[in-house]
Amino acid sequence: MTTIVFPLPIAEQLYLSVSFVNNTITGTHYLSNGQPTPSSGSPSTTADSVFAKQIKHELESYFKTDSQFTLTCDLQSGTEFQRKVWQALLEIPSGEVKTYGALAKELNSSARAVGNACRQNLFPVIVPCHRVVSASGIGGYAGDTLDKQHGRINFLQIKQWLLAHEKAHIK
DNA sequence: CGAAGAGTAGTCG
DNA sequence: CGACTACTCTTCG
Repeated sequence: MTTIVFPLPIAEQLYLSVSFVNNTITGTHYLSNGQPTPSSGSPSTTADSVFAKQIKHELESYFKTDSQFTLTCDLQSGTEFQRKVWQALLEIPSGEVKTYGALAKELNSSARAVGNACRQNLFPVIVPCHRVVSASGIGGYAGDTLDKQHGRINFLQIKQWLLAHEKAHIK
């Protein structure tokens, strides 16, 4: 497995690490000041393979012009339900948002369960869990809610930034 | 508008 | 089972 680290234009000292094996992304994590987020583990290395360059290029394009990703993610981990939710997330186009409730209806589930699955998303940014919002506001991100923030990274600010970047409008 | 309560489904121990 | 959630709807001030 190889990992690259991409600086994010969202905030100072904020990075996205992208891990991959062969031509498949196996996970992405936010890093603050080079330190792994609570849930991640392995130290990062750099690579210059063709796929690594493609990843960097797609990230650059996304953060510059809001382009779509063609990268493929390894969605095999996780439960059946989680994979269904993540697959549904991939079908939300940039600039649009769905509520947890609306997504739940499509999957014959409940809003709370959808929120759970989004929280378990292993591919923030690439799998656009930020395009799912609450019926009454922005909802949570990476475990953070309006009420409580967990780590040093302000995840809600990231969600807000991504949605603004995609020109999505929420309540 | 806000707060409180009930209802909900998926996951973990 | 019971106790968690990135939820939502109704009801009551």
